[in-house]
Amino acid sequence: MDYQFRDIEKKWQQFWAEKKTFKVAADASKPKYYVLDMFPYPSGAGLHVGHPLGYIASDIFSRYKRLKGYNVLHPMGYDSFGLPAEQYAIQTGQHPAITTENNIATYRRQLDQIGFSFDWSREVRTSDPQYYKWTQWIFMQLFNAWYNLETDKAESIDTLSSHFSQHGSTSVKAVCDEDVLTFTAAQWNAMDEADKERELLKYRLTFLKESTVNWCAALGTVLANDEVKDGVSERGGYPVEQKKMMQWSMRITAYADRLLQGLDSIDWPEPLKEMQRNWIGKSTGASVKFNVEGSDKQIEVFTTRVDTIFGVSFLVIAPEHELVAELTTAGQKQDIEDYITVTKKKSELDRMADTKTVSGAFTGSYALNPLNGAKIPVWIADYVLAGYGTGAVMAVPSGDQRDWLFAKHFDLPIIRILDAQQNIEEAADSTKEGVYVNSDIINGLTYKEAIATLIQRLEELGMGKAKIQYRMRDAIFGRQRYWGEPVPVYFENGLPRLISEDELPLLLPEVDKYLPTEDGDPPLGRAENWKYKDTYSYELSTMPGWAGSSWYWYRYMASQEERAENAFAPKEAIAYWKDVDLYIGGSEHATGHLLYSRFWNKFLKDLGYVTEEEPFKKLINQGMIQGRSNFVYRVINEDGVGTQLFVSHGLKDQYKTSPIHVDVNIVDNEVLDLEKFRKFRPEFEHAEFILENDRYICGVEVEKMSKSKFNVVNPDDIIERYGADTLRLYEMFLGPLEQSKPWNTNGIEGVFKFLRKFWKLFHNDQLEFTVSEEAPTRAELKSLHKIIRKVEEDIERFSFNTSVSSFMICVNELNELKCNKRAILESLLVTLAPYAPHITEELWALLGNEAGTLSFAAYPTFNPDFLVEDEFAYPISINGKMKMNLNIPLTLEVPDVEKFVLANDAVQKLLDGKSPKKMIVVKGRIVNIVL
RNA sequence: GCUCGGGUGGUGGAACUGGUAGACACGCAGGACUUAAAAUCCUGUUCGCCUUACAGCGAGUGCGGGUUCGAUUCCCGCCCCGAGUACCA
Repeated sequence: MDYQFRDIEKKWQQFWAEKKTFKVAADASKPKYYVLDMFPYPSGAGLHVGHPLGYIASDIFSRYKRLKGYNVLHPMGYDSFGLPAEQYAIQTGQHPAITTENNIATYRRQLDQIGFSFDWSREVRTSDPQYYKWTQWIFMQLFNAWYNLETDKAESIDTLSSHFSQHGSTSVKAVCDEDVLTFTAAQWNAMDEADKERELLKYRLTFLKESTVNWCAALGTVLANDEVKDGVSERGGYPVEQKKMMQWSMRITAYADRLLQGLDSIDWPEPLKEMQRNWIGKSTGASVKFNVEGSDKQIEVFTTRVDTIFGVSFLVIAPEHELVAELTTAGQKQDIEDYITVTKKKSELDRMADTKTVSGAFTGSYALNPLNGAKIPVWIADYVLAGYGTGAVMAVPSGDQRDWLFAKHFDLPIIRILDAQQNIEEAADSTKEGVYVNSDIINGLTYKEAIATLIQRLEELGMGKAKIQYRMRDAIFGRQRYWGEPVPVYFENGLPRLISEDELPLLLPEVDKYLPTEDGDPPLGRAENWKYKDTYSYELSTMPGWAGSSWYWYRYMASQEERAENAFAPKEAIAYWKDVDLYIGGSEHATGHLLYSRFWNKFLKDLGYVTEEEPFKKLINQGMIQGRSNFVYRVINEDGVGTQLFVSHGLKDQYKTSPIHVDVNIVDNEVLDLEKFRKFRPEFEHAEFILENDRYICGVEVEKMSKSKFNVVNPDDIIERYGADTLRLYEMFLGPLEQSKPWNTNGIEGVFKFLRKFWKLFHNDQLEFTVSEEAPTRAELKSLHKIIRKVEEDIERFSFNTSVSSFMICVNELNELKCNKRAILESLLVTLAPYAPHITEELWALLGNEAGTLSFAAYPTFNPDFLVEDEFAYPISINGKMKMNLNIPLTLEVPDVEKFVLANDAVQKLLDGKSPKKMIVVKGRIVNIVL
């Protein structure tokens, strides 16, 4: 029979599903391996050809690991809470649960067609109450915890309140709000419950905090910063105002240092780790207080260069700084107000366009250097950000370029502080070399000595201390949306209380419309009679998109049967599967999902629920698949109106044309199908063409894949035409997994042909299945063992494209050798099985093996003996230029190779009578003759 | 601006620790089979020069230098493309 991919693929997909081939269970007799894909949000558009790229790679890896004897956990699920379903609900009134359900069905159908070896019995959906029950449960654990800096981990809030009742607030080292109270044990015990609760909230790992949000009344929602452009919403262009509201927050900053340290222990792409490092933004320095002349106020600054403190010639505070009004003298009032007005306008425009301009205003006040009492003017300027550090900096023009520019512009002094500083009249010099000058107590000291001396002095004076500053902020956790997890909290006298654990899950209530209420409450405010114990108001915001995805890999560890148990995953399962060995997904989640997941994981570990400090040991980013748009060129007539004439790409410059997107599915290798084009849109029905070489060649451009650009390629179409095995191989063949690349089907024929050739190795010319039991020849064994080794090496370094090429080479070689020997083909088949599971299952069965056992067959053992050569065609180069090849026995050692080469006539001819100055011989590699 | 990727034929890409640049595939050209087409198979295909041909010569991995017997690979400087980030004190 010929290669009937449609029948074969359907048959085996059904087989795997019915026999539950890929259902796994913890098995202590086998080493575990956990391969995870970032689960998709099931959008209405379905899968396009870019989605499965990572899934195919992880599936190949999973199947390979099974062949290598591992017990492989390879699950899939859906991140099914999210905005598009809600947006659709607002427009159509359809419940997002229904939309989501339908979309999931489409995704599942599409995924099944590709032949993945997922254990679907472990599927998760974040919007499933049985799943979000545990998302809510984790929220409750966070609420019931504080971060003890003494033990450097999260602990139950009970240990904190018992500490308070025994020792008061002194000696507590915690990550907490800034406005915590100081009290004795007696004072604590005398407080009423509400006050205690209020105080504890300042320590909890999830807590209420007043935050400023981008409120869009027209859309009835809060927008993320990147959804706001030029002060209006990106979608729709509605006005956006800053609104203060109480929001749930997560104290991720408590974990800042562990999140940073942990990066060194995991095998992730360096750019990704770098992004997380920058996001966390740790800087080590000192905070220093400056007294204000004629005032009891102090200005606190953060600096990473406290050693430059004697070079400070002015302070700069952010225009939004709380002391601005107080520090402004009557004479400067106008200047300051004008400046603030300008700044405000500027931030509404594009502030980033303006990083070079120096601007600022003098407040009229002076601060005093805490170490030498020097009088330094206080300025405001928008280059100081209110949100970072203390919103105030000490300016050292000789060492910092921004300060230097500012000093030059406003004619402020530039003080030299290190003898190694050069040309400070032309630019700042931030060196730490040399010894200090003009620097009072640190004169003559080096950088290291100076820092220690100054910190000690500042601490003695009570005017400063060493400090570590992070850029990362606590994460806002509330969303004013409907389609998300309800927060398991109700309010009693304005104080948040958790519902009890046995009341979980707190179900998402029904609402009449998915819009905010008239008073601006989130959609949950519309739910009727939705009260805790019929009395107390529930929290009306829902959790953000990242909540459900911050722990889902643990839920997969629980089998279907175990999910009824009262835990997010059974202890034994967590002890067995531990962590994710390989995680594949896009780099766009670098500072969102991947950071929050690490945070929750560390928290769960602190409480003893999980065993590993880091959840994802190894991570690979798959590149994005971009769209590849095709264009036709419509000729424009003298009046500038489009005609019915279209000119081929190569001739378009001879005409006045306008490019029009054309559906990539009616273009093959840039050649337009003219008939299909006439049917593409009614207006093209009578289209005429100017051809080149009898064909219409389309133009090409790489753009995002989107419907409007007619460049979306659906995997279903590819599977229909070539089959899933071809799709799998082709997506890998396209190039390195981690590289972004445009999708084009130009090479897919080659992959399909390869599979047919592979099929034909097992068949005679009449396409009858025939394999020989003869012993293989040396050449055949060599070909086989080359591929055995190559595929092993390639898979381990995620170089899937090169193994596909190598398979092609191997099949070409065996074809040449007319090899149909079982001993060779059966082993080759196993190596190919992870890439093309359907065709190999079929042939495996035809070879007489028990159906379905291929998935757990043994990967063939590489034997290097078969690759040993006794001769090598040495490239002979002269002065590094390759001239010829010469077969030389590999038994010859270097001096003999030299003799052998020089004895050769052709070599002598190349030497042209000259005698070599030198000869380089690398055994088994190269001969280079230097003349 | 900073940080990180990346620039190799007409195209996607290969070349593992410096050692035959362009594997494999697409496309293209020519040929075989066929009444014809599709499918399949074979040959050629980096560029330039030279030659009837066999062959030969030269250049060549973004650009300019360097190290080396030898550089796509290492070093220095520059250009271009992509991603992230945005005055972080």
